[in-house]
Amino acid sequence: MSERVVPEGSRQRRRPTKQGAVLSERLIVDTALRLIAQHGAEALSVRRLGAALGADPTALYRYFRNTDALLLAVADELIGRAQEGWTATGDWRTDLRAMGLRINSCYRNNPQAAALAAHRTTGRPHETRAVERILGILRGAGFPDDLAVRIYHAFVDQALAFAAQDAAAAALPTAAREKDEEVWHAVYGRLSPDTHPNIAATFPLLAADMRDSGYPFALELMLAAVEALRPTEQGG
Amino acid sequence: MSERVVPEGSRQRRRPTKQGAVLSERLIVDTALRLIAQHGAEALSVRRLGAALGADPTALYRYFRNTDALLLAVADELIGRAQEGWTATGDWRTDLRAMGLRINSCYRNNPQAAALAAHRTTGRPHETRAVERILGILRGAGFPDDLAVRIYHAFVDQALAFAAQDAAAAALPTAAREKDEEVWHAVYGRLSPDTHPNIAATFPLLAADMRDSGYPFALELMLAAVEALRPTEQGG
DNA sequence: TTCACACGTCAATGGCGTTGACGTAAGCTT
DNA sequence: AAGCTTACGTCAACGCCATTGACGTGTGAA
Repeated sequence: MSERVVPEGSRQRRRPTKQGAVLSERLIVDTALRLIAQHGAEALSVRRLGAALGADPTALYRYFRNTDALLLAVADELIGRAQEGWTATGDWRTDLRAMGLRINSCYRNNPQAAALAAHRTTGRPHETRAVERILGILRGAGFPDDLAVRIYHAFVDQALAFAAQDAAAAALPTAAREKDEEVWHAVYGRLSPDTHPNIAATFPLLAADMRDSGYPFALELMLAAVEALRPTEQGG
Repeated sequence: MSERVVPEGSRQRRRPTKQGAVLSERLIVDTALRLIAQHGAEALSVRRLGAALGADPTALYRYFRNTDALLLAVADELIGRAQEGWTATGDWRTDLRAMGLRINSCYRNNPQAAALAAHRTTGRPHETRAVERILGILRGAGFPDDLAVRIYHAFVDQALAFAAQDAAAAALPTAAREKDEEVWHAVYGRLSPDTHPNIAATFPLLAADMRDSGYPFALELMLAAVEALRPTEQGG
């Protein structure tokens, strides 16, 4: 008797599948991400992933205990990709903005992994590096530690919360997403000015604005408020 | 031939199930919320809901076209509960703050349901009323329509995103949540000042701050930034 | 050259949402 | 009060899902 899952490090026997593919943890994670990117949110299932790999679906269970373990591995990969190639400019506002937008767009590009990952603390290297960097930006900008920590918290939670929110929207089955958009016109476009004067008065603006993520503007608002809290250069 | 779903308003024949339950949209939504609260989000399935109602599972399809429609009804019920008893004070900042905190706390009190519902557009009465009210607060405060709409969008998305985030954390199984916190101390508390100087320098503050939701401070930041955008009383 | 067993495969289980057909009883009409 | 329509609860079935246990082959070590 042996454990079903063998850790990637101690894996030795690599045996090709009937269709000739040689599996590995890395290949499976990459294939999963590609599957999501190419065929949308609902395309990721054990069966389809098996098919995409050219292997029996249950071969996956030799590499991951279950689908949740697979998704965590995918999520870890995501955190790394969000920071890939990022470098500090030295301007705290530019750097914070870049960090926020990178997290947001990276998660939105990989919705259902993001939906699961955004509210977990992994404690893994990619995550700790991001925390370190953001704190560094704030402390480098002159914020005292207690304020830097509070701002860090608000900033990170906002980035992750919006990322999860946007990812969840992107991960909806096509039918549900289309219905959500249709609701805007079918319902909000037809509310009477008598009962809903504010919606009626602003509907065209509303319908246009709600198509995009609210994050960029919310991020700008936060950055502006943070700027107002910043100590002056020659303080003390 | 008839449509499978009859609108609740024009429903006339109420026929008890074999087990004696008399179904209604309201009963189904309440039962779904109770089921989720008691047994977690994953406990909500057509079959289990049918069992909890004392009816054949497929009887639900006489009331909701599919599970997505049911979920939207549940989501709207939550929005309604968040607004229960709210009245405007006339001070836009007080009113916006109250709205945000109410949504946040209501969703956190129903974490399992919130996690499912927070990112959907229902188009149902409770939702349209909330939209109308928030737009009213902003327009009443003197914001021009285009700006009011952008602020509305950022405000609502942030409230829902944080609510979902906090709800997701609250919805974690006790064991997993404890383990997450333990990992947090074990990993972040032991990072070397050489590799992670900023984390090491702020760890006690960080550990204390991260225990609570980041929303209240993020909300205050947003309100402050919005105040700065507000036209002066005697403008133009 | 042998041999243990890792790992790809297969079959099967029990869950899921959803559909179409069916019959019964509810509530209208007369 | 009788009859009719049909709403709505029920049943059976479909195709999807993740996951498990058993099996045998070929790999890599000895």
